[in-house]
Amino acid sequence: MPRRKTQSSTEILSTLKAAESAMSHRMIEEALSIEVDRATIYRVLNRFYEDGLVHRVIGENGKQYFALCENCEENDHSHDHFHFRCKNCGKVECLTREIQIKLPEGYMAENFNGMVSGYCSGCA
Amino acid sequence: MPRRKTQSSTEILSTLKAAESAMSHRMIEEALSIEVDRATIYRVLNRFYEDGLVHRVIGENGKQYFALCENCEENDHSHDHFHFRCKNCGKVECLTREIQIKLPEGYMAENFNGMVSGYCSGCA
DNA sequence: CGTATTATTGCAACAGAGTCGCAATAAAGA
DNA sequence: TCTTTATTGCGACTCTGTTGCAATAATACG
Repeated sequence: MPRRKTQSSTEILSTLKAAESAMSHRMIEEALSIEVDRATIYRVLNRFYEDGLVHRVIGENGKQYFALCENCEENDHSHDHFHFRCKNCGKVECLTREIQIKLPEGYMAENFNGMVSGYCSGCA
Repeated sequence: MPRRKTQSSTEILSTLKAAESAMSHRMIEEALSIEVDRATIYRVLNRFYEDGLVHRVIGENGKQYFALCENCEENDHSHDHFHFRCKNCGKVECLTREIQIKLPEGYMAENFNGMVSGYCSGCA
């Protein structure tokens, strides 16, 4: 099942590229210059995620946020850093420092999710 | 508005005490020895959370998990550690090491949420 | 102990996130 | 240009979490 380059996926991708921060489905939907069905956005983003094109983070509000992979090695996707979500302006940004988690013997990590929320310098 | 000691809240609390891991609403509901309304469970847990009695963590599945506060200083609740959720058996446990997050100048943290998921030693 | 006050419950209805099946549409390759 | 099939749109659905309101049951107080 090769991937096709559609209008929706192209638009969504460039929206993410233009964004300076991670975006929720809703934010993306509103930022799009064309109308795209809700379900399609979900599907496109999931596809991007499967293909390792974007990161997916879960906020303490339980919502998903997506951001383009930057400086991600093709084979090493364990790019484990925290994200910061401002409770006021809603912006979600990357905290650059990488985090090293050590698990108990025999444990296998598959997914890392770190999010701190609060108020950014502009909203504090 | 003082808190009352009701049958529901008592049961929920002792269920959490008996648990060796963080529990979702659903898990708690099923573990309860008496029937308690869904909404009530949510309200009780939110109350516990407000009172600083329990921690609330969000999984990469977007769901809330609750765990009793242990070794939490009365005034210092910034007990920032990761949790590990096994995708197979569903258990959610604390990773003891504390995490230090340093934010950019002027940023204010209010909420920390760290979760790693994968497979525990029994399920790997 | 009985009574009044009001925190808490149960129920039902709701909101929002995310998913899925299916028929219609539109990329891509021949 | 035609064919194949990945992708879309629509609708319906699941699940988590919340809320309004009347009924219930803790607590305090006489």
